[in-house]
Amino acid sequence: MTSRKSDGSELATTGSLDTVDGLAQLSFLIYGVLERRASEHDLSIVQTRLLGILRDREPGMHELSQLLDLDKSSVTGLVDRAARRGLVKRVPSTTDRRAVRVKLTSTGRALVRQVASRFEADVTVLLDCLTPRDQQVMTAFVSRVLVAHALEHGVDLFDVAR
Amino acid sequence: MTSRKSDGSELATTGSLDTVDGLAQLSFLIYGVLERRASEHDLSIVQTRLLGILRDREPGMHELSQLLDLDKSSVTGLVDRAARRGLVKRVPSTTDRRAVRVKLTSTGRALVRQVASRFEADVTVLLDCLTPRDQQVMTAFVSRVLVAHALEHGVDLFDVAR
DNA sequence: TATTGTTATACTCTATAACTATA
DNA sequence: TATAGTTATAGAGTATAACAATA
Repeated sequence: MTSRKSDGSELATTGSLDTVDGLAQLSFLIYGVLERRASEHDLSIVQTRLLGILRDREPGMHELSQLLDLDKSSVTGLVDRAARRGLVKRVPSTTDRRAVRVKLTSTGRALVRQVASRFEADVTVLLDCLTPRDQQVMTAFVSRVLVAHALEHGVDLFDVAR
Repeated sequence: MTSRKSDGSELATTGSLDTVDGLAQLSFLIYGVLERRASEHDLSIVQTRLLGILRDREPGMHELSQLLDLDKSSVTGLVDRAARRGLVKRVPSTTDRRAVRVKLTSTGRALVRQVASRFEADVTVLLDCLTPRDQQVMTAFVSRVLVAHALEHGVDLFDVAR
């Protein structure tokens, strides 16, 4: 489960490391980058994912629980806290009197835009050490992996946003 | 912050996607893979990281808090819960009567070995769609990114294990 | 005084079970 | 009966502040 070296010396001297370890480290690096940008706005990863989802939909609570892979009762609390901060709001469904739809407020939309753009900038900087050509090649590999996984597992791409 | 598509159709049809989005999705995929394997043994990511760190050290509580990037009071609870499950134990420091060292028990060591090996197998499968040669190339890119980041930010590689 | 670690407290996040209201 | 959602409850994980013991 990734290298057991802590000072990075192995990395720096060899310039290469085990494939699985490297990918794991990269994943945690990128995950941490998002976590830090989000926390600058007092957002957790899950709150950020919630806002990300709401950028282009107005799902019900049950749909949200599926998108976030959480129990519906967890989503109740999640949306409660986001609503208390004025980031989202519940609106009654027009077709089902049991149901609500969750919408981003303008505040919430502005916030998720900021976090997203900063995160993207961070990752871009991270990739600056690769030439545009190499970035392209790497992206192709990454895409292939994601596509293969998506095809085998249906839809579950673990997207930040959904 | 990664694609806003949820059905994977864009992925599947184009076979390629934005570099930042792709990397973000891959990161969350791998993060999720570890999360699932860990949860099979009722371990959270942070508990797994704790065990991972302890595979090759016996740090004090303060050192642990730095390695995990948590407050020392958070580490107290973390180690409490792991110790309650018999995965780790506190031993008094021989040189400083204020301090303790945290050690893996044999149970904890067996557990972290299992999680690590399953996680590695998962990632290996994930990469099966790439030829060995392409895996090598991708690993080189990943290494370059990690090295560049490590050089600019000291030691913080966000390793699962530390 | 500074450092190591714990305790008290409060909040977020999560799940299970029981509940209400509507379909 | 089944579904959409909330409430009650319990526990993990986190931080801040105050504390004890040792350096």
